[in-house]
Amino acid sequence: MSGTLAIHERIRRDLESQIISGALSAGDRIPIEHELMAEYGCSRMTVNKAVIALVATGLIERRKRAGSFVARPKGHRMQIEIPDLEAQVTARGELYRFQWLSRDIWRPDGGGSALLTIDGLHMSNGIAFAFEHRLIALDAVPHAETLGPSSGSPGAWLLAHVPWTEAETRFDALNADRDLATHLGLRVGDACLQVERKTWRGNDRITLVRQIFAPGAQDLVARFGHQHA
Amino acid sequence: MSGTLAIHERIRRDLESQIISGALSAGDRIPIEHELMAEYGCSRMTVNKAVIALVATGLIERRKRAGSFVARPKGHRMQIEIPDLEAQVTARGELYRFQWLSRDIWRPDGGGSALLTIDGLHMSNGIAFAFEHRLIALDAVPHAETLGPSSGSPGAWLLAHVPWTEAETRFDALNADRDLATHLGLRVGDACLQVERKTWRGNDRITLVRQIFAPGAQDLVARFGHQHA
DNA sequence: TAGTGGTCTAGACCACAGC
DNA sequence: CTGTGGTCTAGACCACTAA
Repeated sequence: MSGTLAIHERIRRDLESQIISGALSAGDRIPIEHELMAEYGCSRMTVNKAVIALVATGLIERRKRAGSFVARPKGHRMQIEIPDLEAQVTARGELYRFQWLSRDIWRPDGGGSALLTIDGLHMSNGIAFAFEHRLIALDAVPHAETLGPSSGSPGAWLLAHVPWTEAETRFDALNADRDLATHLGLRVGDACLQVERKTWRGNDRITLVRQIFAPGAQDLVARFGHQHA
Repeated sequence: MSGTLAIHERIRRDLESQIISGALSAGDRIPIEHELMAEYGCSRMTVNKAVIALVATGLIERRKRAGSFVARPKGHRMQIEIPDLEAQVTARGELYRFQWLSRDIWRPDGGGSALLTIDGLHMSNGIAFAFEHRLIALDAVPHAETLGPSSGSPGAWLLAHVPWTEAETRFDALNADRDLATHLGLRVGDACLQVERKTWRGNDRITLVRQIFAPGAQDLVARFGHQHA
């Protein structure tokens, strides 16, 4: 089979091509599974695997008793890979350092969960390219209390030590205030890109982090390809 | 089976729980398919379906002859849904309008592909909330030449009429210049969020669009959940 | 080389939503 | 109701690679 395509993969691509080329357009019905079985001379599970994959990418919707239909695109759904900054810098062959600016533990009076708050700078070859403000829930991650200026980047530590189940990332823009401008070598008022991410483990909040980048400094790219190659 | 969970779904969740809880941590080996068959008393395809799903979400990596292992997370991979602005406004029950500012056709001297360039404003209930600058490749989408102030939002038109195969979205921040500030009701220098998207169909470029939002005006959120419920 | 995943078959029963 | 998808079985052969 080397070089050959799995049957389910061939079916998937054929359908995908027909959708992309416009031979099948939004709302059209695609052949039912038994028809595809006959067309490709394979079993139903094989056909099913192909169609399910297209459902997962959002290209097809299935309704019982009615059939499978080409989905009507509502927007652009794409995957974004948000790399750990330390790993990213190191991968470029540059020297990464996380410079700690402040570290505090905040215990609410009500006896709620203690929070570790961290401010710091991500540096590449000695130049700060991002400011980071982070909160870590110590009841969910008690071991984080040992984190300090000798630990390196708290993001990398968390990624390696604490599994998360859900994350939410939000993008926004803000004007640099004096502190931020000083840290990043900008002028006051310069537009910066802020990436805020919250992370949960089940229902427990793990961490909230705001990373602020100078404009153009960070390549935040989301891609969607219908897996061509 | 109503209310009951499919077996493959149960296996998937069980494994996921073990990974999340830390019972299985990064690099650990998970049971081979035959062991899971025995554990759950089901066939191999059923087990396989569960494991494949976890591979798709990036939680598990499989290596032939070696086994399946809990993946070592390298960053945050998440899905972002970038909605069509017209659909989004309409869904909120507000009145959408695209105000055309300019429309030009640019033909390069060398005889390359002609470009339709559009500037406009996305308005909700009469208030502009985003500026849009767009290029459309007319050789790939000749029918777009008919687009004009009576056509509504070019984005919605393209989404409905032109299938795309690949897209790339980039986030950045910029300071509002005088024009932008006037259009969006901001002060000059205010930080704005820019979303730039390029779209292809095969190797042909379809469109490039820059949408610029006032800070906080747009909820650009990417989520990753291990599909809990 | 032996063990693991990758793929496939030729059936089957069931739930459920449209007709 | 009937047709469609959702799920499952109990096998099988093959490719690849780690031991």
